Amino acid sequence: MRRREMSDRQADIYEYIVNFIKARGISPSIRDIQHDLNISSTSVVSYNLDVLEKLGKIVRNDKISRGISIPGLSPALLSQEIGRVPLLGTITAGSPLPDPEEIDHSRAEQIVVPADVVPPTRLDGVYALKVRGQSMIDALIDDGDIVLLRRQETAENGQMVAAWLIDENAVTLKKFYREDGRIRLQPANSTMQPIYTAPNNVRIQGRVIGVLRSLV
Amino acid sequence: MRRREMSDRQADIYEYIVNFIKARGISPSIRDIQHDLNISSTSVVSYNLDVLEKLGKIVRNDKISRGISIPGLSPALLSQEIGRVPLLGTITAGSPLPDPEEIDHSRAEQIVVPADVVPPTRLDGVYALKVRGQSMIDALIDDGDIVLLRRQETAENGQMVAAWLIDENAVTLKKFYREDGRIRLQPANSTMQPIYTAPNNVRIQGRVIGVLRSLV
DNA sequence: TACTTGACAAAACAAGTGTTCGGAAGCTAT
DNA sequence: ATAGCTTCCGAACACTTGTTTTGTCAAGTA
Repeated sequence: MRRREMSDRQADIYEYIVNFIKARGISPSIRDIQHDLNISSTSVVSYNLDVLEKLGKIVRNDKISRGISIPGLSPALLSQEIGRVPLLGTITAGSPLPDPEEIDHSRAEQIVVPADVVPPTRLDGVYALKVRGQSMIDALIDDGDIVLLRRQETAENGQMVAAWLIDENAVTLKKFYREDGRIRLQPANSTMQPIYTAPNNVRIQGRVIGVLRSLV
Repeated sequence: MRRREMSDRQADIYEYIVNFIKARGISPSIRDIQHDLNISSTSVVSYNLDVLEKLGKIVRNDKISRGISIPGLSPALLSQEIGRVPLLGTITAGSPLPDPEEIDHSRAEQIVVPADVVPPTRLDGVYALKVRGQSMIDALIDDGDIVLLRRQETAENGQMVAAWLIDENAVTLKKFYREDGRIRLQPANSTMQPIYTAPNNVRIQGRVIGVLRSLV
């Protein structure tokens, strides 16, 4: 069986379920799906729901009516006001970021992210880290802040990135600029001085796309 | 018929429904309610659900299975993971904060606040402002950030407050310290210098309890 | 070619689930 | 007490809904 990807029909069904729950607050029945998507038989729906369940996109509650639910995503997520990302660990100046691939996402604590910070539609591949220490203070990020990162290894000029400086053995959050023959890492705080370094001394580990700070 | 108030049994049923939806993401069936609440007949459940609907506490979707839903209360609010506060305007260095009393809260845009930033239980009297300009940069707050404030006119030492400096006609966000005969306003960024001023030149306008930053 | 597999179709089946109805018990006001 | 109302009971009923079975068909594969 093909894994990882949904067929067009499965994607339609998945989208229909999400919209149905969003609009009505309850799950659709198999016959709802069949009728509204013009599918010829309930067995086809059932078949594709099984595939979706194996893909982990939905959960079918055996035997009970309207028992489809979306795992990981609570009803709150469907409101389009928030999303969730895994909190994968801590970021400090002196160590590289953890590899998101190597962490059990399903066991990680989940952080709620308001749509005002990152729209739920753009939350794919995003994870959160708790900041320890004040080494990121020139990026306007304080001890205890939660930063939201999207994994990427390249960056556009001006983007705020998590950069691993190999020689210095340090992670830093700076705005990234590629200048002829060198990299400029510019603090977000304009009163601070930029770092200049060689391109092969820099590994981009992710892009900063949001910050949550609690002072309570 | 008695209106306005639920009987004990109706309150039990209502609570059961809310918890069921919260826990499972789908509505309970009448027989779920009957069984778990030890009610003798489904007709009793149905009867009391009708009463609850007339009281406006629930909505029954005619005929369809597991068709009970809770109006008004969005699924997101049931999750206790988020709260909402009104976005009352903009904060700049050069003008005092708007008076929350004078703003029509009900018409204000609502900002979703994750429980990780401010627990919903502590959200009373809190409002949000959008930051314009970089004058708050020594408080680690950038242009475009959303700050969460709780209205208060006094502060404990060390709290981050929005302070109105009367002579300078400026609002600033600093850590507040009362020292003998004067006020010290300390930037959050330790490389910056504090401001010293007379107590009667300072009006505390609120306490900063959270920051949301979107870099998307 | 023969075999397997994914995807679909049609229909029948079985279980889940809301509704209804006659009757009884308790309560309140006249 | 009588009437009227709310609440409850038990059971039967009918509709809703998930599941299963039996085939078909096309695409890949040894």
